[in-house]
Amino acid sequence: MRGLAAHAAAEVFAQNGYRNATFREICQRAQANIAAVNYHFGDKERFYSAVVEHVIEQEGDVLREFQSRMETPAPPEERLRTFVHLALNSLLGASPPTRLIRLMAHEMMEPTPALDFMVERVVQPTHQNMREIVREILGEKADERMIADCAHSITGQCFIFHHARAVIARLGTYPAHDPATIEHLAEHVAQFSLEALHSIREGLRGFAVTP
Amino acid sequence: MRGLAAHAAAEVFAQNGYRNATFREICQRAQANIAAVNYHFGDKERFYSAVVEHVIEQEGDVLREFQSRMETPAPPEERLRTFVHLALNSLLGASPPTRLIRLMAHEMMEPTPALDFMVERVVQPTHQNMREIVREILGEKADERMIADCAHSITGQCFIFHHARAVIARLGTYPAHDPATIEHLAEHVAQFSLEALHSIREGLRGFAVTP
Amino acid sequence: MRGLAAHAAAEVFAQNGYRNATFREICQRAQANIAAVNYHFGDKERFYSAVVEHVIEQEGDVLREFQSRMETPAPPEERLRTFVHLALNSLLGASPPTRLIRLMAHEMMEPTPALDFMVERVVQPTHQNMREIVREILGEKADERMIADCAHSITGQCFIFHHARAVIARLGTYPAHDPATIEHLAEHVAQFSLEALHSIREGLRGFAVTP
Amino acid sequence: MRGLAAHAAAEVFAQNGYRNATFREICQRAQANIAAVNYHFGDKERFYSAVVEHVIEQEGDVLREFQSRMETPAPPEERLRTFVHLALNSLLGASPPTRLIRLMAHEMMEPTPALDFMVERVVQPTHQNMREIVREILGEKADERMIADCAHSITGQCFIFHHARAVIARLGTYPAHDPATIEHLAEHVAQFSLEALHSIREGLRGFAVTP
DNA sequence: AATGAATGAGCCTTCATTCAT
DNA sequence: GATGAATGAAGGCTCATTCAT
Repeated sequence: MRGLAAHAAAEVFAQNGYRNATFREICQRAQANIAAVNYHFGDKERFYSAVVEHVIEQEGDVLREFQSRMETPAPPEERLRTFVHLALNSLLGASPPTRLIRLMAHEMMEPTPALDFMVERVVQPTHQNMREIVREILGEKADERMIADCAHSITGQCFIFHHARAVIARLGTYPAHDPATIEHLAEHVAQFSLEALHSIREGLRGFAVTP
Repeated sequence: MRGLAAHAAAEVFAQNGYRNATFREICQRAQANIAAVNYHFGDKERFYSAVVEHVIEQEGDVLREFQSRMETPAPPEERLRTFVHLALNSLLGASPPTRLIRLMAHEMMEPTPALDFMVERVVQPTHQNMREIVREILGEKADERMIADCAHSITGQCFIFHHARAVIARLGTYPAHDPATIEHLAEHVAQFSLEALHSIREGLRGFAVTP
Repeated sequence: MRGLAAHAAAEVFAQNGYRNATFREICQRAQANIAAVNYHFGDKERFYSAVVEHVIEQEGDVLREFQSRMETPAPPEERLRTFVHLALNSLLGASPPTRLIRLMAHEMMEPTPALDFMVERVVQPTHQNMREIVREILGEKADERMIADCAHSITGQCFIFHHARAVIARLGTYPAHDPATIEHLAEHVAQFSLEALHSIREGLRGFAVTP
Repeated sequence: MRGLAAHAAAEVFAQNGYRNATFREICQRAQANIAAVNYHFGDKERFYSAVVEHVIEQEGDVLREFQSRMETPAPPEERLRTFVHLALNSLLGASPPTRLIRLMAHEMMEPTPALDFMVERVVQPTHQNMREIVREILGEKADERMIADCAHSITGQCFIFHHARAVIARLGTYPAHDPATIEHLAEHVAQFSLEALHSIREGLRGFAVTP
């Protein structure tokens, strides 16, 4: 059962979240026995946790590639641009988005114990990347809290275009999430954030310089 | 039945969203007969729509106050600060957040026909406020798309602190959503956004001035 | 309420029979209050009886015309032809058939106390007509039981083409119940029955004549 | 569950038809859990279809015996007598009638997809038997439409004594459906039909012979 | 006199879980 | 070790009837 069922379960949990995913649908897709889930995993919650870990491992390649792109030596501004482009393409470019993204979206609405694991393995490393970028741009005058604030502002801008897509679509601002629009959005978020960061850095300098 | 049930239903729908809210729980809270819901509203979907409208009307005071604060004559920078402070206090200040906010959060994950109504009545006016602020700050050189982009960036920053609160809490950046932290976050978002807008405005001017 | 509701109720009972007709549908059509039915008639059964009587009175004109056609002086063979033509046109010619016919069809499957009334007022007179026709054709040698048997055979042939229409249609014998087909069927039933009756009469004579 | 439930379901569906049969009653009789029905059969419609097929198979013996009686070499007049006797005994002899008969009666009032199957498996073969009998009696001058008409007239007479039994009982013609009465009715239907067929055959001959 | 509101009982269906084999 | 069968609880919904006004 393991291989096929994990694949099917990942898709069903990604689509419906923990609460609304059903054994029936998972086992139908996996052509597996319904009782097998309880037999192998004990109950729904432990099964879900196992699936989440499976997804993280499976989509690890994407994350590792993201990490390596972040670690290549380049000016922080360029790395920020890369980050935003990769993030928005990953969030808006594919339909449906990766299972990991959809699982996390459900966890944000209705957290389960699996969220701890997802934050530790997926969000933390990404967040640290962004903090490092922000740290380099703002310079040594910036304290860690300010760095975190800015990091949240930047990744938040990316994520909100995914999460609020139903509302934004109804506002009619963007025609659709075609590649050109995604590129435009990424360019905007990168520019908006860099202008802010640079301006803040100047403020910090000025504040320090002023006697 | 009407009064009590509407109250109970609003709470249950806000907690669980349309799909996972049950007549059982609503009627238990309202001490009403389950069949009464179908009697009064026809079916679950119409009942939900009625509850959403009820919530919007009921929480209309907050929205109207928000509008009036936005329409008082003041420099756009000050109105942006007010906007961000009000938004973050509304999103993070109460636990649980207002029913309208929670209903909208569920609609973003799993839209229903009611979302159109919510966008039209709640999101659109607010979004127009933010566009007007951005428009005044950026000046006449900015086109409407850039204005919309920036408006989304700003309101997005506010909303993401609410929506991703479970994740951000696990990142350990902020101790809790006590009033001081909310104030700090609002100050950050306002500053970050204003720095970006001012810097962009300068860029627009420079671009125009430079021969 | 009386007028409109009786009309609506007749239609709904004719469509669905006593058991499956609902107050909801009746009152919806009649734009009447659901509680009015119980208020005016006590319960569903008494309401149904009242509606059946109403339908019989209302469709009395058709029955009376039928009766008068039967009582006009004419050879019994011609009256039998008329009977069969009228019956089959009434049973198959209109879509849907008259309410009285549909009510009776339901009563045959699931009799209620109202059936007594329907038999007494509708079936008995018609049956007596057919008996009189048969009696005249067979002559005085025929006893009453034989007359009744033959009468049932003839009216039975008419009725079965209505009642078993779903099955007969699936047998593919007749294309549809267009006027030509109905005419053909009536001609067949009349001829089949008259051949039988005449042949039986000859048998009776021969039987009597033979010493 | 299968065996007991099929038995119970057949009885309940036979009594009430598809629409009015309830899982509650079936499972009460079968001492089974209500959810078991959906587990084994998916939904009510598929369950019903399965029960119909089950009944047809179970009562297949009767049908096969009927077929073999029809296929034994004998003059068509004798086979018609046998047909009518078997049919009326099957339709009127048992109380309640066989489940297949009652299921078909309900299908005639409110057809479901199962009717196709019932016609194909039960009605068609029987109808072909009667057509063959009629064909042999009428001789080669008779066209297929006339044969079908007569076959319907004969089987229709049999069936109507079952279907209209509630009405006929109220007409008071026959005391009850005791064996003697059934025998009398069968004799009448057979004689009535044979007289008609023979007379029609003579007419066909005369028509041809007459210059 | 008449009706909007409410109700208990019942409908088919789906759920995660358990159990006997 | 693995699974078809079964189950209690709950899901939204409809029914004829009752009740307070």
